[in-house]
Amino acid sequence: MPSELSPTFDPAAIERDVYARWVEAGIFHAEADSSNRLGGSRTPFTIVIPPPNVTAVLHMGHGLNSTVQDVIVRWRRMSGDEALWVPGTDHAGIATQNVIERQLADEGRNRADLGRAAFVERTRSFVNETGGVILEQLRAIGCSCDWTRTAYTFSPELSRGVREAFVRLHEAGLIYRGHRVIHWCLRCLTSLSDEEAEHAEETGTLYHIRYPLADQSDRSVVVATTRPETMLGDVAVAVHPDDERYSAVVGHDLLLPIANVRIPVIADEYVDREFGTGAVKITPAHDPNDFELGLRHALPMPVIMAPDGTMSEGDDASGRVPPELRGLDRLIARQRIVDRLRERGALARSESHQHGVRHCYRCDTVVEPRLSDQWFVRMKPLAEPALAGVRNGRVRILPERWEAVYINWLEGIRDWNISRQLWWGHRIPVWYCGACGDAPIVSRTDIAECPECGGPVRQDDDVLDTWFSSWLWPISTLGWPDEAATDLRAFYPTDVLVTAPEILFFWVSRMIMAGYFFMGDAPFHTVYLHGTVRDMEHVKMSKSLGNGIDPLDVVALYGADALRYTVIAGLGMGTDVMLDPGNLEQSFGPGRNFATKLWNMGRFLLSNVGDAEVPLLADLDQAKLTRADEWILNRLDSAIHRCDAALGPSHPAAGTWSDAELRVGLRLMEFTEEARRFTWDELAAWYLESTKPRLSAGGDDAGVARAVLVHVFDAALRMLHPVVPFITETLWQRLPGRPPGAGMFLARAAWPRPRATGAASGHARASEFELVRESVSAVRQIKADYGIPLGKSVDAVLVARDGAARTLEEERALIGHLARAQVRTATEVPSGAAAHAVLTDGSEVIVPLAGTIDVEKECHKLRTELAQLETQLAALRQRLDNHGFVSRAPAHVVEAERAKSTEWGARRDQLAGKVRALCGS
RNA sequence: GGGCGAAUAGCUCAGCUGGUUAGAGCGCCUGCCUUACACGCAGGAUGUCGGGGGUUCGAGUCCCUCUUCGCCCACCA
Repeated sequence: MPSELSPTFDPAAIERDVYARWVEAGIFHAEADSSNRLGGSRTPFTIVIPPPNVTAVLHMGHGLNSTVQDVIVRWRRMSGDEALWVPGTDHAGIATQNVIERQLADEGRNRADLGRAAFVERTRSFVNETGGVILEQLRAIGCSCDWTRTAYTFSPELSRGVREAFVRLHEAGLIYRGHRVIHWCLRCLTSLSDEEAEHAEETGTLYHIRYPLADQSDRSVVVATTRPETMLGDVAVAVHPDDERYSAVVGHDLLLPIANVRIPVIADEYVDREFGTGAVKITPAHDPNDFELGLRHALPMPVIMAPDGTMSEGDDASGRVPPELRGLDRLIARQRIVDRLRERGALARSESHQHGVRHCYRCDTVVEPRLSDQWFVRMKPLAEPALAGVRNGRVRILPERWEAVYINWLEGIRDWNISRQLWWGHRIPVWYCGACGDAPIVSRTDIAECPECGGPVRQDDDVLDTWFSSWLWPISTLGWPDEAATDLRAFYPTDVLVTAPEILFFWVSRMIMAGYFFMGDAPFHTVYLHGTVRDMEHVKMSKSLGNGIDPLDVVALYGADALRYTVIAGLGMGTDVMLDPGNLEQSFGPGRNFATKLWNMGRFLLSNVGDAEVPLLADLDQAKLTRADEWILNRLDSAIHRCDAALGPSHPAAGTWSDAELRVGLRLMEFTEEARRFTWDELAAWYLESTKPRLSAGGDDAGVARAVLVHVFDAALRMLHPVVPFITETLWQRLPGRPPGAGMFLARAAWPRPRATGAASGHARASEFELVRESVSAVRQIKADYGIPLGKSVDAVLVARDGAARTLEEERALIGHLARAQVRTATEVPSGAAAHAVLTDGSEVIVPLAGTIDVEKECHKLRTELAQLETQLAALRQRLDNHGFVSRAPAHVVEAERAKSTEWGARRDQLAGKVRALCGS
């Protein structure tokens, strides 16, 4: 066939079509009825995608994340599981709202100009028109998602789940409204959870400010602060109760400069005597610690800053903010206040100071602690089962070290602020009745009037944190809160969750909590945390830094398979993937080369086998298999074993992970390398090459070679398919016995299995092929040593260890072909100069090189080898002579060492004899 | 400040409960257009396994210590 196949593979020519045929054939669709949880015959295997933001476009991080999931899902699908990969997107509250607000800003407007309803409508239509682009892009890299189940966190179905979750938690007493200091983003004008306010070390200034005693202005207490503007909200100065420096002033009043209010000096153990001056200004409304302290001491909590970060007199702050400071941004006000303090001599000193500052994870603005009313989820009760689940092996986290991080975090978990002062998101299902009072009415359905008094009600203005919908993702996408939903029963709990460690707390741990709380079980048994895509300087790839690589560019230039191969082959467990944005060829060339290699193996096979059907391996007369056949079938079995060991087990056999299972599997890099190594280094380099003379000779043996060739190549394509699905599918469909249109797909073909054990005779014959390989390598090396072109034929003589001729015809033919040599028997050993190589079994390969032999060189080579062997042998024998070793080492180790010693001894004698004969002495 | 981890070939990493002569990919050097493939083939070089100590018959592997990196969390103003 196919001379019509070009020597290089053109991915662009086939990818789109192959993908379309997969979808058309329903390859990616999972049937709930097939799940054995619903009486079907297949084990379900489910992955839910970490939903990308609905406005996202594909970047390398998605490429990595999605490829990992696809490899796993395709592996399980081929292994016979009812494999489901649920795709979808996240409405991404703050992120999406920010996109629209930027649009409005470009138009010279803001969200207030539009009003809430119009803003939400605009966002919704923007999402409808442009959202979900990334889902299209996932198809371009071959993701085998079940598109019939595409979900969206803000869809009516999932929104129902969100509301149900809120109500149930509220009924359980786990949701409450709290008046406390939270993180406030001045730019997004919303509160943030602790996780959304990211720490960063910064150098600021620590100001030491003198607060005079109210009744004794020549005495004062000096406080230290990094945020002097907050002093307007001070209500006390706190010192440690045992701090003798201040014991005299505790209970006295100070006169707060600028604001000119009297504030007391109080004692509290919270204060660290060592830090600063040992006296802390207390601003309950603008600092979380001060807030706690304010509660303990029943202090007032004046708010001196507006939501946008300008100075203003809020609750309880009347008269505190001087008119000339009102309306100023806090940082400008800070400078003014410092200036004024300095003028009055109230600034004792200022010094540079390293401290942690929190930033909004969405816009990087420095967040302000701010006193406000928010909704919170009580996390301790939710965290307990989530903690137990990981501790008892119901859930494992890979790589293992993240488990300690997870546990550490959950043990110290704090309540979750879930209300956001945004417009884009799930509105909090709480209403207030103006007539009955403040009691919130929590409802599953929208209400128009008060159920008590029939009066008008007003819905809470806030929306829920985006993660309040994401944490339901594994259950909501499968139909929850309808607990009888078919998908939920068929596919929950899911299996593996694949994501980056950055969202372990945001998302993963909360999903585990939600799974236990709402469904009574963990949402998955394995969390696979992969690394980050970085450039060659180890800087995280990002669009804004300009060091990104567009996966679609890579697909266009190198093909989707090359992209997938590159990220998987470069991905150690938990390690980062380094790619070079400045040199795509270096990064993706190897992947493309591998695809080309496969392509050419396919070309060879197809042109030598043709379209004619070949017998199945099992139908062959096993006695007709050659040593090469046995060898490659053996190597295939070994490769399958290794691939399976790298990938599995797919789930814990007993429901929870046993110690033996806990840390194994999902070694995608090792799996890929093993499949590649087998295909390239064994199948292509040795077996395929060895079949050439047999195929051209024709006859029965050519038929055997064809059958084995097809069998092994088929198996290799199966193993490689999860990583490089497009090219393997294309080649597989062209193999003999797969008529076009028969609806056969590699994507649904069975995962290869090793032959039944017991082929012991085959094993012996296979190991004889290893000697062929050694002989070939020996001849090639001699040729390279003497500068003889590989293509130039030489004579070669094989001599067994006992001096007898090795006369096996198959062996001689193979070596002759693979090493380009005329292989002769020992009786024909020429008397002239020759190059020698001693093989591991003590047998020899001799290449007569009359006239060109360099005896010096040859002797040097042999002597070096001999010396090396003797050193090693001596060390080995010393170990064996050692008492402790023989008595304490495990028997099999001792046995192996003894066998080795015998083998090396024989080889040493062989070599030594060679040296004597050739070099004298 | 609390918790966790890493240091093995030029680069990225394997090396499981201590036991063959420490491996792979990429890169590098030499030679080859050998009728599937130069996106290829053949051959080759490269590591006192971060330093020091200890346990052991035996340590890259276990323990201690030092050095250097990294990650997560955190309310010393």
